[in-house]
Amino acid sequence: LKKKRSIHDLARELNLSATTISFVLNGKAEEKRISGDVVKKVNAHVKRTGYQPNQVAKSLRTGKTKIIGMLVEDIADPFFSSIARVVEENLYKLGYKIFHSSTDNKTERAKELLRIFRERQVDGYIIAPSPGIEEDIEWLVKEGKPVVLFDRYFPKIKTKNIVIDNEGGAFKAVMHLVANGYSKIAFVTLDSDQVQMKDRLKGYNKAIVSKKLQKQVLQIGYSEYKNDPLSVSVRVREYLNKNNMLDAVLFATNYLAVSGLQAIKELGLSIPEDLAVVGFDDNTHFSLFSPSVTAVAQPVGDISSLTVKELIDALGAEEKQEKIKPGTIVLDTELIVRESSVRSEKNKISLVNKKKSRVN
Amino acid sequence: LKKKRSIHDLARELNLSATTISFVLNGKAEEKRISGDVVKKVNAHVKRTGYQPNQVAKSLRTGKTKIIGMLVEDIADPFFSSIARVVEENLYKLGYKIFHSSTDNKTERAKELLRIFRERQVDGYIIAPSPGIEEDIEWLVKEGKPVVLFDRYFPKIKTKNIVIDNEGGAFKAVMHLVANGYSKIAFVTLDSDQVQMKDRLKGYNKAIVSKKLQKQVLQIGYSEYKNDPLSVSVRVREYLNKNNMLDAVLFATNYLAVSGLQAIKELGLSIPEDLAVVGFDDNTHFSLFSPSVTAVAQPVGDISSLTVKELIDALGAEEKQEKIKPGTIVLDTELIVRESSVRSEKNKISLVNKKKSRVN
DNA sequence: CTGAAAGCGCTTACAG
DNA sequence: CTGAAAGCGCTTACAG
Repeated sequence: LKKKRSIHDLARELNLSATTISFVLNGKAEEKRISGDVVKKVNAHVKRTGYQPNQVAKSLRTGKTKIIGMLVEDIADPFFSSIARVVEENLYKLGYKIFHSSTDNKTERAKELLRIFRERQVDGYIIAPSPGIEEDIEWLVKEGKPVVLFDRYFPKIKTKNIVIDNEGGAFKAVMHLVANGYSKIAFVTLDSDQVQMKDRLKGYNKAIVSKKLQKQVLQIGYSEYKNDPLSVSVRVREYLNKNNMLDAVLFATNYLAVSGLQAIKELGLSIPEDLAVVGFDDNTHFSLFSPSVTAVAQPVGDISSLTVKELIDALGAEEKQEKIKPGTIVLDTELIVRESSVRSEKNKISLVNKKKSRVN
Repeated sequence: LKKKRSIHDLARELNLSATTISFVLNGKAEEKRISGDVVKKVNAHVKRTGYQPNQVAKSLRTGKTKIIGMLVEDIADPFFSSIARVVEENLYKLGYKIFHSSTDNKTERAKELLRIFRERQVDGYIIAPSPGIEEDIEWLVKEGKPVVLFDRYFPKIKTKNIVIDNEGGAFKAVMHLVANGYSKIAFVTLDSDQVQMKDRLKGYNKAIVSKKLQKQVLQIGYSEYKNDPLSVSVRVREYLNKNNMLDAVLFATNYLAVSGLQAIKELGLSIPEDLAVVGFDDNTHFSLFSPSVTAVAQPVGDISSLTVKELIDALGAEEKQEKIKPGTIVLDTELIVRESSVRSEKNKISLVNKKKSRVN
């Protein structure tokens, strides 16, 4: 275990001072009028000997770690992992590294992680906030730390937020179902106070009311949902059985849609003849399911790149001692119409046959 | 932007020395015989005032960062993201944070990331190695750094490795197809020198030879695969068209299977009647496809937990100045048989009906 | 054009 | 039982 070389070792080897070497390494040679010869000598020697500066020491001195703390609900969820991937790529190009951690939407876990990020002196935060961490985030903002929230946000605190038009997305989905002849439309969602979930419900309600239809909402507890995906599918199955007049279902999340499809498969219902299905949040595989599944797609690429852009802006503002301008960017969703929500004439006929047998 | 409080601020506030506070904070009160009163006073004050030690300073002093560098091929790939999730959870409990970065399997990218991890003084490494970084990893090992490789490894260097029995998995899959009456079995794989891919091919070959069948292998370039998933599906379509005697396909990766299913769907072939399909690497959604897809499942949970365990062992050994024992753990795969690879009489009939109206 | 020295916030060997 | 001081490896204000 040989010790790593420090800038002083280099200095000794080159008969220069650590100061000079530091200037060269940090691109301040011009500004500090270091001679061209010295610059060349230093660079060549660094390259040849493979000197690697200790970033921890640098961070302690400068107060900047070039680390961003990223909090998501679940890094194994394709929505979050694909955002994390793009965010990571983009920030990497700017010399940043990322800590990302999964909160499981748990308040205590999220608080703990924010504390750890803070102790580790991260330069900024990208957060899909769990419920109950409003105060903690407010602290960060008050300290002047760059914070960007995405997917959900707290309307009362002055962060930068990147979200989608959840209400409009759900509204669009219901209107699409109505336009395709469905009228008994259920909404399967989570029992959650989070703004993105409340907005999806709002959009569903608005569309149902505007079309003078009947509201049919199944709310599933979040913990149930996370701890036991199987039970979700059981819940949906029971619900569909009990409410067998339904002809369409809008699922409020990706996972719910997947569990719901499982339930529908088990019930032996045909999609879209017996039941139309639309998912909120697209999925790489929805186009491969048979039938392929209609979905309200989130603009994952835009969410990622805007999140990074806003964070970088905020880091720049902090650098220049300017105030970070809070604000919420709302992105549009796109309804991707596939087979699961469009009845063809041929299909309509088969529906009649099916409805009866389904009573047993 | 008020300055954060340091241990010396605490010392002043409590009329104690930084030394004493440090001992208390690091649980050395007993060992250093700090009086109970002082311990209580310090803890209470820390709690009340919310002091958070600067971990960067601590790292500089101790040489330990409590950060693990994790290199995967693509964090957005469900295989890697689910492993990352579990690894992160487990290490988190032990006070570690993780940098994870995606290499896209690119040599230069991986080398660069290892350099950055090194500069940041990470305590250990978890790596699904890209081709061409054998030397760089050997360096880390020689320096005595804990390194665990997973998914693939370099047989020549003395790391700890957690891999699966790729050869056995592919072998099992082919034998299963043969047992179900298929005999013209193709293997669609990547044109890759990586050990896990070579072993899958080996397993396929071994089974084909043992059954005296004909080898049929389509190799797709890795860059093509990554840069243009659509082109993969086109390639598979052309291949299946040209080799229309085939009655089964084994796909060597998750992504290949998904693209392949796309191709088969476009060709209008019925699975498993016209063509049986087996994927290597299971996928959350394979069970939901119609027909559901048979897969060689990797024990993701075991891979994750053993990777962590081996890393922790290595960190412990390093701590105690012991030698880190290299070695390769090979885990079994599990063949999950679903509809896509089993012809049944019933399936044959329902196929005909399904085309028309799916009446029971 | 270059260098000596202070200091970022910790931990720890040493002294008492 | 407690504290003063050195040092981890950098950067930078200051001096020349």
